[in-house]
Amino acid sequence: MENKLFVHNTLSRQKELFVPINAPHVGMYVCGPTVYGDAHLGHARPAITFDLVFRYLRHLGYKVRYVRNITDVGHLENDADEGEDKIAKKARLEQLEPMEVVQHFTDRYHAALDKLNVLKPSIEPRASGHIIEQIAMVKKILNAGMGYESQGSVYFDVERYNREHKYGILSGRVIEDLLSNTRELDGQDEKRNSFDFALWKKAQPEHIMRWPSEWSDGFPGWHLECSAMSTKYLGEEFDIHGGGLDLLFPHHESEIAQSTVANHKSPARYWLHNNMITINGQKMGKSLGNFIQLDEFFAGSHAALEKAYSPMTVRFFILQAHYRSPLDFSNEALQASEKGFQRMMKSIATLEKLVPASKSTLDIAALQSKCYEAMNDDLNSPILIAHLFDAVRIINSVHDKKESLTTEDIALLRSTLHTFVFDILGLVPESDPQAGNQVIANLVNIIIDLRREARTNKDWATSDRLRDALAQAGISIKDTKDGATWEME
RNA sequence: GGUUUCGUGGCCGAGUGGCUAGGCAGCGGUCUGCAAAACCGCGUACAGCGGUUCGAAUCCGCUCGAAACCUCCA
Repeated sequence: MENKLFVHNTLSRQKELFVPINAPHVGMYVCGPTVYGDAHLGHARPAITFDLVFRYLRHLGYKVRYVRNITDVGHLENDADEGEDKIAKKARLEQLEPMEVVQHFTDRYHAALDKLNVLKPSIEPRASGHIIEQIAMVKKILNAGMGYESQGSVYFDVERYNREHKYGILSGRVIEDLLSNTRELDGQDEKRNSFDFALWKKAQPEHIMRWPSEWSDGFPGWHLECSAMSTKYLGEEFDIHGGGLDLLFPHHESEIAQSTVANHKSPARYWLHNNMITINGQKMGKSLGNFIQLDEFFAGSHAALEKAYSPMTVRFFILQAHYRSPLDFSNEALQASEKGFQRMMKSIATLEKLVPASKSTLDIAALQSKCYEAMNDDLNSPILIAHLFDAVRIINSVHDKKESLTTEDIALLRSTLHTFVFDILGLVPESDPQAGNQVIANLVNIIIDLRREARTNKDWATSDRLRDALAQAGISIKDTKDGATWEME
């Protein structure tokens, strides 16, 4: 099948045909989390967005090397007293080794993403494991005359860079505008210009995490790790760089500048950015108190949550919006997604029970190509899901004998659904683990059998009593022409 | 203030010059002893005001409102 995948490239702000540099290989780098706290809803969006990209590229037959980093050093805490390393701060607070904190939250992050059925990247490098590469990159930039040392720290000379290249090609920032924005920041006086960014930062005495370098004992600058690690594992020029929209500036802009100086190339061909999640129209943030961790979603243990929402509900909810649109969280929206997801899963189960006919009354092949069209149009998962709900109606109608499909069309419908729902969207059925318990199944079947006898005798009182009692026990009964079916709530 | 976006029916959310997604909720119907499920039908929504056009939710301008970034943050 010939596929023409178009993706929205932030560099051009347009949808562009995706052409890999070295097909069938594709290199993709995505900015991962800073592991100093538990994963929250905001972490889920890029993880799921680029999981979708990863899955679809693989489905199209590309061999993808997906690199997603773990940031475990170097980010400065603005609200901290003197801008100490974020992880060092947390570590001192809890009397733990910094790497112990990193390990803990990395494990928690992985556990949450596993629940969301996010595939593991091909490589998950840590910033702290690539200090040598980062120091080498600082040297390259210094040798090119685009950096300067100041009191043990090294800064990137944005103004000089802007003269030879252009700073702001990704974000649309103009250096003159940036000049007018001055603010108080740690180390400001060390810099030639406020918009210069650190390549190497001298550690203050309270910093626990530090590495030796020719400039000072310190740690690499904010943006360097991604440039160093993407170069190391994907080369000087690779296909896709992804991340949250909040990272567009200054992080990704600075990555481009660093790589352009060090490697004489703009690092990535296609820049993809997922939009943010808001809560009741408001930004999610610690200071606003609407910061919901993923585990709190799964357990329903947050004041803003009316109930628990399963990982697949959260995943489906996120996929029901296009990745470039802001997504507003609310209980009502989550519950709508939950029901829709369950209806979809139920009909996929029904698909296995369809009886073929000699003639098809519906065009399944057309449905399949619509699904591809949706994905090829900048990974439009909400449109894809709309088509999949058409498939849901088809399945249920055929099951109700209102439409008919041939054996071949049923097989095509089945493979289409399995491909798009399970493989590409990465959804998995979430049946209650106890539903598979044979003892429960046997007991329920005994009760249903008793109820069937009562119904044969038109003893509706007993019939309803059994149904109500089972409902109380968490088992719902549905009468069909072919007898009763049951499921665990 | 600057940069970048957005404002769609009760809620969420696609679309982006004519053919008016989808989910959830609601209403009516079919089926059923009843219920549930499923299916069928129903909402004529595009912030406001102008303009361009045969025709605009979709393009342009203005107004109002919102968000992200500019500062650690997905």
